[in-house]
Amino acid sequence: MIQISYSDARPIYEKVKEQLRRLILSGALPEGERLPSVRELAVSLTVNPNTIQRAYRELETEGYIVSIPGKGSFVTHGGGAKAARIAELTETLRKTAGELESLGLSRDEIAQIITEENNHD
Amino acid sequence: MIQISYSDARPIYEKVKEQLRRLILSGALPEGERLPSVRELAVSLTVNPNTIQRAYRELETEGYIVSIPGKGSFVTHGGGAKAARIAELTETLRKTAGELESLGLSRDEIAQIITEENNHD
DNA sequence: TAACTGTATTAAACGAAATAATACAGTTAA
DNA sequence: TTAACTGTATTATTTCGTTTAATACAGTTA
Repeated sequence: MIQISYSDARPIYEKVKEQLRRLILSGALPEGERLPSVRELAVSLTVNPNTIQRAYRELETEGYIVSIPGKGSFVTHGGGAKAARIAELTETLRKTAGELESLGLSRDEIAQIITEENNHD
Repeated sequence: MIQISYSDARPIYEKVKEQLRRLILSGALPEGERLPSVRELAVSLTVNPNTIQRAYRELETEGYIVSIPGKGSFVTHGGGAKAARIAELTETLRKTAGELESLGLSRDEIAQIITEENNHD
């Protein structure tokens, strides 16, 4: 379900967060779906439970999941989280485009990078 | 000339690098310009000389400056560095746009974010 | 009741970043 | 030539965030 890349220097809890966020936003983990328990996922990733606990806690703060003591952690409907993520990405897009513009590219040239075919991973 | 933000958790040497890169690519520091010496900048930022040394070493590796023992560090013509930076930013742009697309925005909508007026910082 | 949930806390280990203190060789100007 | 500057290198120490570790507690479920 999740795997952590070692060629990536970021903290483990960040990688777990990102992968879960991706699964939730893509719909692979639908609303109401139960996530593996903190201990389960920790064993499966050979990682300390506290590390998973931190990832879950932050995902809950950001509105992606809700954790219920005794029951488990569940995917929320994610409406707010999705909107927030789009806002984040839009901001990143603007900043990146702004720097490209300051390096001499026109806005149309930059927009074209996106419109082109065979893009996006 | 340079100041380091404390509301930014990244390493000091990274912030110094980024600001110098920006000054060089924008032309504020023209080709041939001499940078402050390692010790000077360290004093001016109240930071350890080794930290500045690291920033300068990496900037040299990336082609932005050249350091000459006994003389100082100087801005290069930066052609290669500029092209490399554009490639970096283009990649970031594509990835960001790709994720926005997977969240339901069309490529045209994304391109429009860039074309819009009143953007870019 | 037993085994599972999330949560909380404290201590220790680890590693990257940063500091500190030197040292050395080349350059430059008095 | 000497003094003061330059970049560079090295080693030790400190600091701090991440991670591990070991527990503990309360709620849920079969």
